[in-house]
Amino acid sequence: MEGKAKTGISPTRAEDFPQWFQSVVRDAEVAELDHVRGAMVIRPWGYGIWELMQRALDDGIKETGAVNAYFPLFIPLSYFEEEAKHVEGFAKEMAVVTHHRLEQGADGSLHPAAELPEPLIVRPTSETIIGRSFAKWINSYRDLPLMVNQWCNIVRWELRPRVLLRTTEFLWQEGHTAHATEEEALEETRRMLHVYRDFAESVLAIPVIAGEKPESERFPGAEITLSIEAMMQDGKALQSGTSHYLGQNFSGAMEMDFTDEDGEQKLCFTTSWGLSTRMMGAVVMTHADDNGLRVPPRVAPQQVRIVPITRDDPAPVMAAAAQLQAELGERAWMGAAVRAAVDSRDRKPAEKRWEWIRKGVPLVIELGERDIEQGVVTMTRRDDPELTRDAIPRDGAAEGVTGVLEDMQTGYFEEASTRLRERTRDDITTLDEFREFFSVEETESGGFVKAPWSEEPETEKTMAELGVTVRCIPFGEQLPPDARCVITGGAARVMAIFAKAY
RNA sequence: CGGGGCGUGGCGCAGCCUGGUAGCGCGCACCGUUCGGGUCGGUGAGGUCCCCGGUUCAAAUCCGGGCGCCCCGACCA
Repeated sequence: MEGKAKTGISPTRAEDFPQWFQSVVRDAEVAELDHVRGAMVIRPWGYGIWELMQRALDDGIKETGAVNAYFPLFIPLSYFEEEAKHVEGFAKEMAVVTHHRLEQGADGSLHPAAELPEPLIVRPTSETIIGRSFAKWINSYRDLPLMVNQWCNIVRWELRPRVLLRTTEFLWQEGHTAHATEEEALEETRRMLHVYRDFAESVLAIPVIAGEKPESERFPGAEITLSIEAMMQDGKALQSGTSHYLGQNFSGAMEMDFTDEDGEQKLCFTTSWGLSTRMMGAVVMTHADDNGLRVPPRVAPQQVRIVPITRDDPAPVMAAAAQLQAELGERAWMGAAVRAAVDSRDRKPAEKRWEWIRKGVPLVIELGERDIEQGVVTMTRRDDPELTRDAIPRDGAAEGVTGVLEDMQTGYFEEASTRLRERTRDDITTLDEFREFFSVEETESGGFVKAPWSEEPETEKTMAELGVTVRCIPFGEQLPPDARCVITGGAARVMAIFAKAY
């Protein structure tokens, strides 16, 4: 009645960021942890976002020449044992299948009955099993490069699950490539990171910092790990996609060799790269606000939701709504028809309107008798913090929508870019300043520190105390010749991005 | 694997200390009222009070055992 502004999400970001995140994910009906510890149900709205992400990223992957395939969920334990560092990195979070049959006990309860001759692990990543296939398929330099991607689920038995960010089972794509030369494999590693960066920035409107991981953060078994790092609204980093140069570590273990032009037997150089449903967590923590999710238009399952306001005779309003939907469906944006639908459910209009705002639909259009009489539609843009209702002329409304979607997509990116820029400090030069910056309360605005780093092992201790890690050594940074390490004060070797991370 | 906490209608919780046989909010259904900023009122449906055993005339409540879950730490796309 009094039209008081209230937030859709409680607590707010400022009050309790982690709780806010969980509330958004739940209230926007994106996903929920349920049934099995750490396991995630991705609800239709969330899965719709994921499908659009998949479609866009899949196109980007295929443009590089990779093709899709599928490999088994179960990996023989013996395959996994081959690469020592890989084992070391993943052993603790492995799910293992040891039996294959259930028998009913006297009390009616079921028990595993037949033990497998060799345990199977549930894939935590597929280098080993795909490598074995590659070894069979590759004989000659003419078979290279071999570039395969698979979309699948992954299991890592996480001890501290967090919806979307760290779940026991998650969905991803993993690409695996084999090359004749080191140079080619390195180039592929970099190329894929750029595919991820373009995807994050242009499709998800999430600006990222691309760079190389320090040794301590490398993928188990990799020579080089590259990543894109995004900054969440609380200033923490979220690793959002990784591309690994594996050298000959896996080709050696899996016997991926080939006969080269010169007749010599040589080992392949391989890469792998992946991006997961964790990226949906990045979308939430980058774009959502205190009224709920805000989905970038390119991945919004519904870009326009039409809420009819009906009274005595709903027919004319419903007809007008259907007409508007049809007009919107004829417009194209980013190579696809505008996704618009009338919400004709038996609910109160206000309830529907707030539901779509909470879910982050870019545009909610209300349409009632009054609008029809006045020749307008009432539009709410999700990127407007006030959620103002604007009456816009009915004529040209559909044409105008594509421009608004474009505007919102770039607006979300700009907003996040500004945050990344303003909260990446490059003026911190001493350990005292460094400590102070990272000692602020969790709810205070943290951020990244870009500073020279010596790469000395002793710096790890200081970082651990502060809960900070080197997120990456960003590409294209010049290190001044006399640069001093921000932690040791000694000679610096690289420019690094320091941050707290998810 | 260490340290805390909790298991009561779909969800969130109170009741337990001081035993007497179950209640609140949300949600859900129906009626009316509202309906264009997220109404209001009424009615109603829905529960093995985690499981097993014990004490007692009587146990959600006390005692013993078991199971499950959550939070904090080490690991992590």
